[in-house]
Amino acid sequence: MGHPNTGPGTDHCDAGHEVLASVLQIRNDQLQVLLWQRAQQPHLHRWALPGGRLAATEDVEASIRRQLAEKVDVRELTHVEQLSVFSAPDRVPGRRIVATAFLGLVPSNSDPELPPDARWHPIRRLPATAFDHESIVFVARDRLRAKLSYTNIGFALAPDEFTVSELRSIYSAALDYRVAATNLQRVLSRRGVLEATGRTMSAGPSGGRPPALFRFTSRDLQITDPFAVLRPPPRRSPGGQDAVPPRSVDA
Amino acid sequence: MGHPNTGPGTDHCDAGHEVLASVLQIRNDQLQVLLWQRAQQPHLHRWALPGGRLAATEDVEASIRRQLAEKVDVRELTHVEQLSVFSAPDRVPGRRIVATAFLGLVPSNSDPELPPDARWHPIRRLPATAFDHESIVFVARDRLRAKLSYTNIGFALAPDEFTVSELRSIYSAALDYRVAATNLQRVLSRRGVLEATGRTMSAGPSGGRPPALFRFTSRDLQITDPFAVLRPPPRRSPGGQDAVPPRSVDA
DNA sequence: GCAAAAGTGTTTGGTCTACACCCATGT
DNA sequence: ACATGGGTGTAGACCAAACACTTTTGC
Repeated sequence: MGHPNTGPGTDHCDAGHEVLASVLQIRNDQLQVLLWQRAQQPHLHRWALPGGRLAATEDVEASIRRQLAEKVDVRELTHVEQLSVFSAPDRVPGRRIVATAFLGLVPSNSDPELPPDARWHPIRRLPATAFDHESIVFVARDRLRAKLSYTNIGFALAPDEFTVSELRSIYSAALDYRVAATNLQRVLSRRGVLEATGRTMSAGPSGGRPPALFRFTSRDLQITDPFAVLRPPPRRSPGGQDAVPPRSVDA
Repeated sequence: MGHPNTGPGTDHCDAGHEVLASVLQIRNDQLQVLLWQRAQQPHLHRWALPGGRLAATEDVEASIRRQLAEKVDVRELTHVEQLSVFSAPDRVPGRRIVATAFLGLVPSNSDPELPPDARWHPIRRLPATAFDHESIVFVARDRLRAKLSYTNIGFALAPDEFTVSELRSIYSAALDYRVAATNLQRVLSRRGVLEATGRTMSAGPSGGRPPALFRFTSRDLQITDPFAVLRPPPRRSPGGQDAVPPRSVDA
């Protein structure tokens, strides 16, 4: 009857389970993804996402964090979230493997040590990729772009402190269109996402006013633009503060 | 090295894989979810989500659609989307099973035939649920609520044709707060989500102006409020139309 | 006519964009 | 001084929420 855990039933297959991550970073003003070059068949020499098999005692998020920490030096991973399951029966040759895909983010100022067979690749010009990994990369890119608009997810792409100009180029690279620094600062400040450190950089060699340094007020993912429309009526809670109902974060 | 499909490796476990669906419907002006009462241990008599094991030749979405169509008569399923993976090692007793959870929607005017051990339950008052299924229901509810605000997902909860008043009560029940009919109609019309059929209902027994019948212009999920902020500059394509870049739908 | 329910007009408030303008620094 | 890049002021557009008001029916 399809109830879970009712013992061995009819014709299900015990697929293996793997976790894969699209680890994204802004490098050289481009949105790039971390890929491995495969040294074995199948898909010899094609580029694949980091990841691997799910172990017995971990859930999928612990698994992808372990595998990224173990095998690549990406302890600078500032954000990890689940994307979706890829489960086409023939998505990899041989025995069936279901994959849970993740989005991982690394701040633009970090340059983790990589094994020789790993490299960053601009998403605009991907090399030949293995299996269904290309579509996973695109899902990750689209998720990031969407969340840049209504969450504070930028904290995961930016250094701890930065100028508005630097932040602008990060957003522009990720979104693939020009973002105006003026409005970026204003929108993020109004939402309480950004705050000035008070400190300031020195001006560049060609002069100019020295830019102020900013930081994100929070380094946890938060929905900053919760309801586009159909807002709930403002509830005056006894304390006086208005409560805003939460909007699903992993979505 | 964690590359997929490199043959049996170290210490991974071959977890089984199941699919589960939170099938939601507005009934009796409440958001309700379809649950089964278990007839076996473990969690005897507790209520569980419909679903079952993934078969060899199907992907997860085909699997959940098959299992819902086979075992419950919910061919009126108007929308199905993946939520997320639930993979805590001990989420079910016994052998480990990873679950892919789905959101399913049924229009409020349909009343599918159910097996005797299945029932609709208001999400506000869930009975004792099995395993981690309660949290799956809450994830589904939150996803639905979020998408009501920036997509046309209402089409999946509403009948083919409906009055604004009926639609208002559907939205109010799903969101759990009063939505004003006036603004609902205006917002959805402005976005091109709603269109008048031209036809009209007869007035109720206590009089009143007979309401016009509306329908959704599309019965496919579409993002209707794509960018809250940081909109891309309008690109004047040669054809003259403005192109709006897509925002990830499954998110 | 009157009550009831549907639908429209209009005001108000908020938020984003664009652009002009001012500010602070190196040369 | 003046060029250069950073930051602010301000006006315009758009959109949604609220509410008054009109429309159309049953009784």
